[in-house]
Amino acid sequence: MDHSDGAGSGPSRPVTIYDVAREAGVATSTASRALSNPGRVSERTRAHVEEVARRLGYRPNRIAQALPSGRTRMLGLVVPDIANPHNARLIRGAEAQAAAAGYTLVIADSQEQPELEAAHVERLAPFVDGFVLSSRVDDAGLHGLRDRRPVVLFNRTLPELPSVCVDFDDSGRQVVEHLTSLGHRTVAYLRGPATSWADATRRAALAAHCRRHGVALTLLGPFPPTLEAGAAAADAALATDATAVIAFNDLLAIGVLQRLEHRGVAVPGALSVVGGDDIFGATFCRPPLTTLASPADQAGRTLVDMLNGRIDATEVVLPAPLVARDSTGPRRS
Amino acid sequence: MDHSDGAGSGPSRPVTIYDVAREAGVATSTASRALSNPGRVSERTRAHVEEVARRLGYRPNRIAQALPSGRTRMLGLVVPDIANPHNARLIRGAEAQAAAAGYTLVIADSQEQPELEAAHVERLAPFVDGFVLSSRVDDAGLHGLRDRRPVVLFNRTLPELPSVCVDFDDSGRQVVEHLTSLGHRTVAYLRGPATSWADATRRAALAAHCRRHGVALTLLGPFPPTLEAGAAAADAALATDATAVIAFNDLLAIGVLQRLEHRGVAVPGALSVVGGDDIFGATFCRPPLTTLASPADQAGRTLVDMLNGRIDATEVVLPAPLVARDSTGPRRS
DNA sequence: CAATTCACGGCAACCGGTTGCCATCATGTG
DNA sequence: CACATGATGGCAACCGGTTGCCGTGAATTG
Repeated sequence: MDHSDGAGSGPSRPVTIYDVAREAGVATSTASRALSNPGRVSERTRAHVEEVARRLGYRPNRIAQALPSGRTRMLGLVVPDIANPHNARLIRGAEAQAAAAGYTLVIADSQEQPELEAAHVERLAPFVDGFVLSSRVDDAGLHGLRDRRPVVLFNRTLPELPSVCVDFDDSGRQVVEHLTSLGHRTVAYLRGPATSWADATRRAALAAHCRRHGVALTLLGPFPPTLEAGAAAADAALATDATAVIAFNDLLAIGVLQRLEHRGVAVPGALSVVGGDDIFGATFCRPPLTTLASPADQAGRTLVDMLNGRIDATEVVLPAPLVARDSTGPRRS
Repeated sequence: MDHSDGAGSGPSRPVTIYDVAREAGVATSTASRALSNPGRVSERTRAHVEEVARRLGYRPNRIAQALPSGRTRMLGLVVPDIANPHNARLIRGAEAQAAAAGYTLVIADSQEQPELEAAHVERLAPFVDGFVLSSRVDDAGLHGLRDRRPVVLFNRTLPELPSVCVDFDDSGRQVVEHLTSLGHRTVAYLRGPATSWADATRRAALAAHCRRHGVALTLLGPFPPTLEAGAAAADAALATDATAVIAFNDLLAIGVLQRLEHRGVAVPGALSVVGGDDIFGATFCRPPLTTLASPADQAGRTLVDMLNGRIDATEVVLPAPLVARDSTGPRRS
């Protein structure tokens, strides 16, 4: 009577629904229904079974529950880089919404490697009811997955798969207009991973808006979207005649800032720098980074809602406003 | 014959081991053994069953496999703040080692809330074979969990539970000696969460070493270990006569730096600042942060090894070397 | 060549739930 | 009072694997 689990004998095999049924004097089917399908039994029986279950410390075996239905009430979220604070916001948003819907979110990190992402998905698939992917896998791979489990995509579109994307076109417009208003006419784009749909899309949007505004755009990279890669990216940018650079994301942009400082290049005096995502760090790097904010938390919530069918839109586009800080300024004379 | 899964009729029910057995002309038990207990059947049979399984595109239902054994080959990792880059390193290390041992790591974020942590553990427990916890739950809660699933702890010790901890005592010594060598005699410690064992331990170590060196130590807080809390923490520190402050972690320390700059307090000229963890950001904040590095990736690897019984030590202590950068300097005159 | 041993394959039970279908009993209705 | 109806509970099959135990036939040994 003094500890809550089993009689004090041995390692106390967990309480099953059979134990509950026997103790309550009903059939297992009745016990099952009393606990998980309450409308199906009388109130008296339900209360009784419930009381016995509580007294015995019964916990349904979730694996056994999942076997017939195939549903586990778990959702998988795979991000390309868990160390990127941007993804932390995505995770937070997704987790909150999943929890609200009674789902558990399991998170995996693919470290920018499509193979690792595929391996994670493969492993998780049997245990989750669906996936939110910030994916680096190619289209064919995603299609193959789709008929195993429902999938929704972050910052990627693919026919027949629901997605939530940042508004790359409008953010491209904003940044190009921002830079032209500061007098810039030659701009370099520091590419992200070659497998990133977001990179390809942002690149295309920039190209279009640069053309429209008579700005010369140089493409550099691809670079890994990391702080460390910023050094090479900065050097590559300095080798061009660009007076402003736009980086794939803030990680890369901050790495660029560090390298520029190290090489004695004034920002924004000699070179303006724009990042993307507005992560932790963008406010306290030197100088504070002008960047295209990404509403990752909202994206996370929306993605989970889509996966659960609470939103029937298939392509949601979220605004990515330019946040102008001190890393952009008038073109050098 | 043209697509790999089922005959083209309908949504193609997944291939079960029964299908494989029938197609191979053997009993299900034989098929099962051929695939998962190869020593038990003849090489000829094994090869044949395997070939049929491959041809049919058979994938074992992992939930069904887990039901009898209760083992899923998944491990749970719960961290207090997934947005803290320090935890990203823990995750990376743990994931690498888990993958190497054939386990899948599922990650959850408790957002510094013991209740949320408990909820995550509760939900994940049925699906994982063990937990790595960077826990904020109290001792009783952890003990209750232990007899459900194996548990190992990061930066926390508890009798009968294996753990990996940073060497708080030695790191306390290093930082106190560093500060005394710079002439500091009055130091403030900016506490982390009240529920953090690491905070309590670091605090005690600092107190001991300060006493030994004749340094006056003021305790301030507790504060949430976030950038945002740095403002209040900085203000609290400035209200004392401390010439140096040690923050619970880098997030808090960087927040302090931001506030000090905003208030026009020179670092380290007027106040020295020390952080903890050596996260992303510690190198590029202003000034670069002196901090106590934490080998979180190694901790992650070791924790998973312990959980898998590949290490039989029960208390591993990892060094946390002081990394002196520019946020500490001689005491103001 | 007969006896012993062992490799191999199969039957059936089991893991812990859920659920379709049927039996029963109480209630309402003609 | 007889009959239709609906609420309730129970039997048994099923989800998809694994495994203990047994039977069979071939290989080994005396």
